[in-house]
Amino acid sequence: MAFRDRPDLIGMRFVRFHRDAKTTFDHLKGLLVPGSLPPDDPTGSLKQIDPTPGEPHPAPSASGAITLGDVARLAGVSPSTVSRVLNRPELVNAKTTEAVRAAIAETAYVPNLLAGGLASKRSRLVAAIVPTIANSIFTEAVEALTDRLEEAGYHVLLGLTGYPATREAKLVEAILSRRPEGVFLTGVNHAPETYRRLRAAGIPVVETWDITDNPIDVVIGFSHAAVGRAVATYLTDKGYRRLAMVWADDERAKIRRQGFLAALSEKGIGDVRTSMVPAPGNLQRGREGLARLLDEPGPSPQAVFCSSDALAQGVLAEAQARHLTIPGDLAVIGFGDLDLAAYTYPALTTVRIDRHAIGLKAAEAMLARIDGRQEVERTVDIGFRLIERAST
Amino acid sequence: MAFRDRPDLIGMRFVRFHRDAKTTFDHLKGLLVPGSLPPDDPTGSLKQIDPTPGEPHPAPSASGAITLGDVARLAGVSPSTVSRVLNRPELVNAKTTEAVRAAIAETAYVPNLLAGGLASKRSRLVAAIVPTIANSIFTEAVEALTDRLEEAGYHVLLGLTGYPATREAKLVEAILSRRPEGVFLTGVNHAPETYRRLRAAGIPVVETWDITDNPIDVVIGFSHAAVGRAVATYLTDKGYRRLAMVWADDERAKIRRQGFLAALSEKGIGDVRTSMVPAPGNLQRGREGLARLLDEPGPSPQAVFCSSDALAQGVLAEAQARHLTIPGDLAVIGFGDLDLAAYTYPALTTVRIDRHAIGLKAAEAMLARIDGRQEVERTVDIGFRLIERAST
DNA sequence: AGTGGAAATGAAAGCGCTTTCATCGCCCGG
DNA sequence: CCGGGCGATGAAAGCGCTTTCATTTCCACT
Repeated sequence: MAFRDRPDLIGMRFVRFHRDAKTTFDHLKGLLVPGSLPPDDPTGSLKQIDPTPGEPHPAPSASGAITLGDVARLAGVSPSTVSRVLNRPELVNAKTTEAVRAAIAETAYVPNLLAGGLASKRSRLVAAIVPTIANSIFTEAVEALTDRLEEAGYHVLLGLTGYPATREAKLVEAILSRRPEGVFLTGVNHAPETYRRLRAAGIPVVETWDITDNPIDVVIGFSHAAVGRAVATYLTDKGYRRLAMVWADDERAKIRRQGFLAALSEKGIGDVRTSMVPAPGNLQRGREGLARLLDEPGPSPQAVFCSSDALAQGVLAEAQARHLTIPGDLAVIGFGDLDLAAYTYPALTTVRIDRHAIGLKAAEAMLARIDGRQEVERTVDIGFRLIERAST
Repeated sequence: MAFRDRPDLIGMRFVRFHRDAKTTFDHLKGLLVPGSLPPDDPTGSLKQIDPTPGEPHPAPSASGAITLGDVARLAGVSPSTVSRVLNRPELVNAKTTEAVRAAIAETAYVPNLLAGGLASKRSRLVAAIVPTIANSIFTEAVEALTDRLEEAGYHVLLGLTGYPATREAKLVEAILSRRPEGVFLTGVNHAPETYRRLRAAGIPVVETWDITDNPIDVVIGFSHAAVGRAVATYLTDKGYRRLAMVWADDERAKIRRQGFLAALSEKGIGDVRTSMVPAPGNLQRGREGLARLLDEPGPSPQAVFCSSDALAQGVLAEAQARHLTIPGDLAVIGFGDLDLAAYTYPALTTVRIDRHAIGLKAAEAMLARIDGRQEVERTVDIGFRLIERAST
C-alpha cells in the first residue's frame, strides 16, 4: 500500500556516458576486424612473413583481417589446401592438416562464411518464420529446429510476422536474399506472392502447425478441425450441454472452432456462445473473456472451451475470483498443453500437441531435402491427444 | 476416465510418401534457384536478349539464377547503376530508376546478400544469443530486438546456449564467421575465449539482463543484488519474519539470492530456508519446491520469495491445493512480472523488469554504434519495480 | 556559343572463399 | 626398371555483388 511511495525500494536508474576513444570503433576500422591480431602485438608472426616478389601465395588482405590466404602463407600451403582442411579434411594429409591447424590457431583465423557461401552456393542458413515468440506456443518448435540445425552446422534466421501474419510476405522476400537453404513457415495459408517466391527459390519449405493435402513442399502439423470435433465429442460424452467458448480467433483457431461447432450441431447443440478476444490469447484476456460470458444475460455455461491454455488459465482465475467450483460449476478445457497446464489448480484438461516434434521433424525434413534424399514425407500429421485432467 | 480408451478422440497419425519427381529438387539444380523464371516459361524475355559478341554488359550467369547483371542488361544500364538503384537510389536519375525497377520486376530478381555482404563488408546481420526461448523471460527482448532491427534492414541470427550457457563459447565462435554487425548477449559472465573473440571482432556487443562496470562494450540491465535487497526490505516492512525461498539457481538468480540474504541478515533474520529446483523454473518445479518446503519439519514460512514468476505460479498452485489462504497463511512474491502475474488468483506480487526495453535499447545501441555515433551509453541500468499485488 | 561544375553513369578491380582441373610424386605390379 | 594409378596439392577461374575513380552528360551562367 504505502509501498508504492517508497522510492528506496525502486531500482535506481543510472546511466553513464563514456566519451573516451573506446566508445566507438571508428578508430579501429580495418584493424580489429574479425580474426585480426590484437593491436598490442604489431609484430605478430604473420607480419614477419615478408611477401617478397615471387612469393607464390596471396599477399595479405588489404582490409587487414586475417584471411584464408594469410593462413595458407603461414602454413606454407596453398589456399585450396586450407579450404580443404576446413571443409573436407579427409582429403588432406595428416601432417599438412596439423600445420594448417597450427596456423589457424596462431592467427586466430575466423572463416568468412559470406565468402564461403557465395563461392559454394551454400549459405548454411535456414529461416524460421513465426508470428511471435513472446510467451508463445511456437518457441519450442523453433528451439528444437535451431538445436537440430545447429548440430548440422546451420544457423537460424528468425523472422517475426506479427499476429495476424501481416508481415509474412515482405519478410519472406527479404529473407530469401540471404539465400537460406530452407524455410520454416507457420500455417498453410500464404500470400500468392509468397508461394511464387518460395517455389522459385527451389529450396525446402516446411509449413507447420496445420495440415493440408497441397503443401508447397512439406507440411508438418495436425488437423485443427479434428481437434474441434474431438473436444465436442469429449464434452458431450461427459454430459455437458450448455457450452461456450473463449476464443482468440487466429487463423488456425478459427478452424478448430468450426470443427467444434459442426460436431456439436450434429448432436443437436446449436446455441454455443463465443466470447471473442484478440489474438494472441493470454491470461488477462481469458479472465475478461469469461467475465463477459458470465455477465451477459442468459443461462450460464456448464463448460468452456478455450482456444489456448493461456486463455484457459485466465478463465480458471476468473472463475476462482468468482468462487465458482471447477469443474462443478464450470468445466474448462484448453488447447496446447503448455507445461503449466498439468499444474494449474485445478489441473487443466487440454489438447496436447507435440511442439518439439514439429521443430525436430521440420529440421530433419530440411536436412533430408538438402541431402537430396528421395523419400521425404510430404504430409506429416503429428496428431494430438486430449489430456483429461481435473478441470472437466 | 474411460476417455483415455476412446481411440476415436485421438488424432490419427497419417503419413504419405511421394516418390514422384517433385519430391526432391535434384532435377531442378541450377534451374529453380532464387529469382529464376518459372520452368514453364522457357522463352522468358530475358532469354531473348541475345548476348551477341561485343555486348557491353555481363553475359547471363552460368548458374542460371537471375543476377544483378541480368537485370542491368535488360534495363540497358551497367551493373553499378542497378546496384545504386537498390542501395543508394538518391544517386540515380528517376527515369533510369524506373527502367531498372521494371527490369527487376520482370525478372523477379532477388538480390544475393551473401555477395553484397562480401563486397560491402556489411552483412546486415545481428546475432542474438540467449539461453532459451521456450516460455522464457528472454523472448520479449529478442522480439523487440528483432522488430527494431528488421526496420533497419537487419536480420537476426538466433543462438541458443542452453541453461546454463554451456554452448555459448562455441556458438559465438561459429556465429562470428557470419560476420554479424552486432551481438546481443545474455548476462555479463563469459568465457575468456568469448571475450577475446568478441573484442577482436570489433563489433558492437550488448550484454543484457545484468549490470557491470566493466562491459565488453555496452551493458543494458539491472542490479540483481538490488532486487534481492528490495524484496527483503519489502517483506520485512510488511512484518513477515519467517521467510523461505523457492529458487532456480541460475547465474543471475544467485546474485538476487545473495542480495536478499545479505539484507535479511542485516535485519537479524538468518534462518532462511531455500528449496532449490533446476533452472529454468516452471510451474511444476514451483509446486514441488513448495511441497518440499512444507513437508520438511520445522516452522512453516510466512512468505516465500521465488526466483521467477513461473515458479511463484507453481507455489500458488501448490498452496491452493493444500487449502492455504494467500497471503494469510502464506505470502508469495515472484520475479519478472510476466503477463500472467497480474491475473493469477490471487494476483502475484512481483518485480517488474522492462523486458521489451532491454531488446529495444540493445537494438538502438547497436545501430548507433554501427552508425559510428560517438555518444553511446555504455552502462544502462533500466532498473526494476516492485509491484505489490494481492499475494503478499 | 562557351565553360565550369554538378549530376549521372560506366569500367574495373576486388571482397574471401570454393572447386575444377592439372600436376606431381610415389608405390606397386609386371 | 618402367608405366599406371592414386593420393595429395596447387593454379586459376569464378561466385554476385559494391565501390572507387574516371568519364560523360547536362545545365546554368556568362
